[in-house]
Amino acid sequence: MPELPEVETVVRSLEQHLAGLTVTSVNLIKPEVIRSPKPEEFIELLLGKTFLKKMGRRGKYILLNLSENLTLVVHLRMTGRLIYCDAEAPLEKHTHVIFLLDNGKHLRFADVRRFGRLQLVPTTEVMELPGIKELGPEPLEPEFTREFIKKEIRRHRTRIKPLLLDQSFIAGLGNIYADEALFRAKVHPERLASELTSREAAALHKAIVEVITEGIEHRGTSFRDYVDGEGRAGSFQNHLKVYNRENHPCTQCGRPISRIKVAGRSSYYCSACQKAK
DNA sequence: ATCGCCTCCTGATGGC
DNA sequence: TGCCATCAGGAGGCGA
Repeated sequence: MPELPEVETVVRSLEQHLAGLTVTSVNLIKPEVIRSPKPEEFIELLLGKTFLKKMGRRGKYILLNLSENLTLVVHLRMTGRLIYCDAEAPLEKHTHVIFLLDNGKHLRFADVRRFGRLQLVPTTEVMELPGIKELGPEPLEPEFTREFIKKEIRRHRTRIKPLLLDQSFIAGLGNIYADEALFRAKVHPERLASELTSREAAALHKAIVEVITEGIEHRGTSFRDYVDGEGRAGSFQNHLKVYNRENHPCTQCGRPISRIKVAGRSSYYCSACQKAK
């Protein structure tokens, strides 16, 4: 499931291919995946536009910048894929949009579960979009400090796991990296956010930065559907310490990893290393 | 503010 | 072998 490291990897892999290419036609197989504007206008606006050198990302949103102040905003949600490939490449099932480029190649959007969305907006308005303007700090930007965590965590009466998944608190974490960060910080997912000690908050800050950084270095976690902008799998799934490891031995203490539901989400943790208190 | 619950959707899995 | 229920989880919406 694409979280920050997966989305960042997609952006980086697409960036190097798309820069300078012009959209020559758009095939909207499933117009429902376009959030805005209307399908006809979406196509009309894109035709003849050129991808810029610099792409972007905010939280889990992919920002593909084009000429004439346009940005194609893509959210992959659970199973979305954005892939640059040969026009002759076999069409994978659930391909919903095909962009033909002026070098003869394709940019394709595919999504088994059809939760993902594409949106074409003026570049100057991207940061004001609903869903983007509410986002909390980027974990790898200077604004995400130890002090931020310490201070903000106390304002919330919820448990720490759902808070980490709240995109308006921190942008980009999903179920996998949230569990991995909590394990590294030795914090139980059901601990009340406001009751973490200063030391624990600092450890959590460090753990989030580390796990996100390592996730990017390994080009993401290919647990089920995720591949990058060229259809290649990542390798961070080989380095997960708790996620999807129920009953497997903890890498720290050897006891079996537990799995519980927290706010409706599977949460994997080590009951010995991460005490409930 | 925070909760649970629901919806979107398909494929994988497990019980019988 | 098939049939059905359950689960996966990102985000947004609902009412409590």
